[in-house]
Amino acid sequence: MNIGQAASETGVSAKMIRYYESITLLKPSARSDAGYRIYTPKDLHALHFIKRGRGLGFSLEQIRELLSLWQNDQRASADVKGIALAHVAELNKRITELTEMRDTLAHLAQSCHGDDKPDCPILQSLGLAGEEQGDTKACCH
Amino acid sequence: MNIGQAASETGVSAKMIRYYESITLLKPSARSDAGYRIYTPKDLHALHFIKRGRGLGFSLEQIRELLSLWQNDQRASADVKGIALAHVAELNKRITELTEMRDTLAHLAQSCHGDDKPDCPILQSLGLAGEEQGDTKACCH
DNA sequence: GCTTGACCTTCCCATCATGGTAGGGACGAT
DNA sequence: ATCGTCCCTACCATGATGGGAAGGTCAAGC
Repeated sequence: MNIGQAASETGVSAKMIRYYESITLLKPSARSDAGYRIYTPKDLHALHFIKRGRGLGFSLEQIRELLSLWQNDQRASADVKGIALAHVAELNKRITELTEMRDTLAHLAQSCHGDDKPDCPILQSLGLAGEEQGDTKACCH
Repeated sequence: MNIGQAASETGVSAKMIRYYESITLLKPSARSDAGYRIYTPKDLHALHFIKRGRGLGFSLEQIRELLSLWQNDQRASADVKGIALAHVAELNKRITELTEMRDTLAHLAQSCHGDDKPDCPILQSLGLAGEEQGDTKACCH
């Protein structure tokens, strides 16, 4: 199977398949006489794995580790779980940060008239000269 | 005031101050005879503005718009509110995505023994050959 | 056989915000 | 005069992805 078909079957773009190969996340595929990459069902399996890993927000480096555990019969599931839980913690951190941003901003937007007059608590808050607000994580009430 | 002091007073690195100038997010500052950038309190004010905007997760392009509204006495607060609400929606989208990832992954991790044996539902789920799981957004139960 | 279109190849560039580094000049204190 | 600290510009790197150019390949139809 050529790269285009592998791409459409796995949802990983041909561009990315080549890229994954270039960073040795994937072993170089077989090649036809003309130099075309040829993919086997086993190759597709690895692509699916990467695709799902990305869907869970793992970085390619984390996926590299996970792939190597996946292909290792002697792995300890504790290693996999460790990576997964570390990533859960990272996701929680990002969720917390984004939620704080959203809450602060939603609060500001709520108190903004949104009319054709210039008065705007959002700009006012962004433009505060002093330190009283600390960073934007601290909401005002 | 030199760039280093402006940086430490605003929490924006000197590197970033120069970068913001280079992309015309900031007007070029005054210069000393030797070519050193010189910052006034008004310049610091704009840097604080940018810093707070970044803290709320706005992109530099959004900050560019917000800055121009900030500096425009004839602005309509509706324009500001529009940008803010669009960004709240974007934040919500990202929060939702990350939360789905986290929930799926936490669920998988919970069902993994995390011992020295190779059996691991996390890898199993990542390695599924077929389509039954759809994308990773759909949790298994 | 020849053309055409769809596919493949490699190589380079762009994104976004930020950090790093290198090579050189400026300034202030000793 | 020298030393340490600051500043300047200019380039490179990140991470994951998309875009495009320039050229080779393949299969179908004429």
